[in-house]
Amino acid sequence: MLREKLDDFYGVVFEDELIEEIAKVGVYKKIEENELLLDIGDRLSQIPLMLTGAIKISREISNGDELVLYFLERGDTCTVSFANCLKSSESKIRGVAEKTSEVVFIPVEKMEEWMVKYKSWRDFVIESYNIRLNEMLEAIDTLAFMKMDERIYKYLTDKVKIMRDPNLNTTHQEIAIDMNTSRVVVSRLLKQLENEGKIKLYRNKIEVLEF
Amino acid sequence: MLREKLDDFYGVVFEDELIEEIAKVGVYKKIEENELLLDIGDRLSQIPLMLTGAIKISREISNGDELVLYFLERGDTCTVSFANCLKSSESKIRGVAEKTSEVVFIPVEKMEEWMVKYKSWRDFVIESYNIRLNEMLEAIDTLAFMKMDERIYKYLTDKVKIMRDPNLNTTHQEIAIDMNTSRVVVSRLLKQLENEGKIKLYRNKIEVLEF
DNA sequence: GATAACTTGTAACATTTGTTACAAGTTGAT
DNA sequence: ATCAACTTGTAACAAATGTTACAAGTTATC
Repeated sequence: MLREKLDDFYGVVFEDELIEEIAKVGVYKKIEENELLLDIGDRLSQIPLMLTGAIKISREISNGDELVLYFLERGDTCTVSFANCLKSSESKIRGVAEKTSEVVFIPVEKMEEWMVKYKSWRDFVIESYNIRLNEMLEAIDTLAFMKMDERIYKYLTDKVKIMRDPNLNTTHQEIAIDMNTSRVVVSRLLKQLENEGKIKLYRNKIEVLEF
Repeated sequence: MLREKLDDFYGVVFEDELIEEIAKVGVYKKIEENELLLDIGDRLSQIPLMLTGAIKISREISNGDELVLYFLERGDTCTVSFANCLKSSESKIRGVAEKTSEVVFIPVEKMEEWMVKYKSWRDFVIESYNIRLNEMLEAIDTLAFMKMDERIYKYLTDKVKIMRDPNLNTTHQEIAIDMNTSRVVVSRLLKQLENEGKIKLYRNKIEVLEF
């Protein structure tokens, strides 16, 4: 069963032989919605490969301020974990399942071994790092160049794409935490977006009309 | 001479044999202050390894808004270039020499080859990516959690460390561009920092008193 | 040495974002 | 059915940041 899922989600990128190895040493795990996969300060000894679902990656600093960075989806891996694993250093980010997700954990030793053995693994690692750097750049662009109303709208449309559902079950408070701002500001700007005809507001739910 | 510099700056991280190879295929280049090393949209076919100096890495979007992300120093490499090289995609960042710098360019093909051949190269690549991701995280923290006066002060102290000189030859306008804000705001907050006794302002020069 | 371009300081004001407070509706638990 | 906790809306105000305008000093150039 794991073998099938690996074929489905990684069959295009990895050689058969590598898929075989992953199926052999990888540990399948199902993660429930809102379950914490990786917290700040954690040390990982396994690298997660996403099969299905979505993981919300966020940053928090000592005073409690928090910010969502990006989401991991099928075919993604948590590159930040690579180096944390290899150097056994502490994670600087948090990963929480946004919806029920499936993950395969790979022991670190294999990562090194496969780097020598499989070109497709080397490519995957480099490509993953690249994707992550680009996500980070996008997060920086958003913070540096966009106003709060645009940021909120981007957050909503991004989430719609990740969740594959134009109806988001979330509260204004949750959004405020994810964007490191206050609930009042979020309510104000959401109302503005509703007046502009871009979204519709309900209790515990936001419908995104254009995305 | 290149061989000596490589020994100095990379002797600890790379095997002799690899240093030898770098010396053989690497192309040494001296970059003058303010020279453009890599612009947004450029395609690279060579990976730069820093020997000496400092490169300012920044981001610019279509409307002209700009933001400095971090600085590259000796022993650093531009990880963002890796994937750009490998996939021959367009650079999303700009690199300008903050002071006269020395760089060795490595052809892309070697990068792939050395990934298989040298453990120290694999470690270097992963470690470089990791450093860069952490720099990005720091940039995000700065943008998301710090106020403009703190950001400016951090910019100044960071630059003092990079330049190894508490006297920065810069104008308020330059700082404003680097931080994507306006000159008036920078002047205002610099004056405030001066009143707090943290810096001293001169024409075309800022002396950082604590760092 | 006259002129233009650059640099800094500052005032006045606008806009954006954050904070506090409170009202009213909804939901869930007992 | 009652109560507490949660959710949303909104007003009033505060703080941070951005904008426009102008004055005065400095520097480079011709």
